[in-house]
Amino acid sequence: MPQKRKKHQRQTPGFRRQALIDATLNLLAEGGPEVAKVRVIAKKAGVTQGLIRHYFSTKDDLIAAAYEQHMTQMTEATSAVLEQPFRSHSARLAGFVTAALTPPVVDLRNVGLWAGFLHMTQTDSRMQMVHARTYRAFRDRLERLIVVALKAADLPYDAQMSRRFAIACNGVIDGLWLEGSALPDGFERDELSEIGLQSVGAIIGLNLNKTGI
Amino acid sequence: MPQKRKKHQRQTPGFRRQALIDATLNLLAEGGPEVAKVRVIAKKAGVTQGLIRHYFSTKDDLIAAAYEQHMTQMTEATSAVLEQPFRSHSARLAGFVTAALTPPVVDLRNVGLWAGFLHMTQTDSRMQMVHARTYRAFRDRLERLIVVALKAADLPYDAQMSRRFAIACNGVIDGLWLEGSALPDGFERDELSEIGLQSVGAIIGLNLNKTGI
DNA sequence: CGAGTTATTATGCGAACGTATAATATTGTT
DNA sequence: AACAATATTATACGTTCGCATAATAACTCG
Repeated sequence: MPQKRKKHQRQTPGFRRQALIDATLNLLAEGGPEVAKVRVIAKKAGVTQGLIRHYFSTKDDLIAAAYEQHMTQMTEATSAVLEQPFRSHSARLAGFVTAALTPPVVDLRNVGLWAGFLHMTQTDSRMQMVHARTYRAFRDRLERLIVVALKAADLPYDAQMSRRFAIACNGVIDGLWLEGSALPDGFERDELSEIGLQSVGAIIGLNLNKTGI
Repeated sequence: MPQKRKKHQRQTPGFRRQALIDATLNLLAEGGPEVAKVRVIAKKAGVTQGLIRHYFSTKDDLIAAAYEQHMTQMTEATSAVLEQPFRSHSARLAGFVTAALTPPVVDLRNVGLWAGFLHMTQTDSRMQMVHARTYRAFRDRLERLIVVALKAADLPYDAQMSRRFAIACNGVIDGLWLEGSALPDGFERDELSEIGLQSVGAIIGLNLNKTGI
């Protein structure tokens, strides 16, 4: 008895790889590692499970590729705002903080991914490196922005101060990001970024709220 | 051929239940849901897997019981400090913040558990209720402490202000808790709680740092 | 239009999963 | 010391897991 085979179109390797990565990220975000099984991923990507092995030598490979892409995208989403010109260094810092506390960075999906990846980053050495690199990049960028803003405002600072400021502000941003993403209806429009600006400003001793662009 | 059976001691139901819950929490904290399989849990608890079904009608039941206990314990660990007398209402608030940013609340294990439970709290309705209840209890308690401290300092406040203060302070605390737990070597002793006190104080307009007890 | 390349599907395999059930060891009671 | 109660182990069942392999469809290029 001849077997019926599903009709399909050939796609470029890049297309299929991306579809598989997207499916993986969506499943991880919504249901965590328990839900991201190879058969489910393949189905969500619109292919059969065998194709995963054709593009990734193992499931862990697919997961790692998905993590790498996600972190890169998150970093870019926050940093893109710095490309534009600002009226002042304070406004530049404010723009960065606002970007980190506004969609698409603030998103329930991202919290789900963060939680889903956490244990892997503590176990898998590959992911550990990606994690450390991304975290430090964000905090260092924040510290540089703070230092420049303090300097422009003729406020005194030293290495220890700026480090602690960066840690504290990073904590505020992370915490608000967490709350804003997990409780999307718990805040009014722009309330989250306003609280963030006020808090970061209070910590480093600068008024960031109405600095405009 | 007669089967050899392992020798064992009978234990009280409470003892076994607790051992199974502890094993579940430890595994979830270290490896996430992927690692917390029934056979692994049973082995870590020092029993065979069949016993799980004797004390919990299903694996999800065991997970839910473990979550309930963990959240209760976290809440108690933070609130216990409020039992003692304080010199002022500001000191009372400061004590609460400090407790939330000090071990045993600040602990890598707790972050692991938080991440491991996240997707379940978004899916399972039982866990959703426990989660919402615990989160609101913490934030409401924080808001009451803030209001009392502001009142005692003759500072003006209204409902919207105190709500936003509580959200912002909760965000700071969550974020610092996250960083301090995930990067235990990233901070000097008491650095985390000092940053927390300074930030919370800056947000609500009160100096909390050297209020003593 | 025919041959070669490879993207894709279909199918199978051993291990591990959660759960169910029967057998047995341990303890308290009389 | 025998018995009842139940805590605990041992084993089995059906399903799903990640991974492997072979068959086949779809496209490229002469």
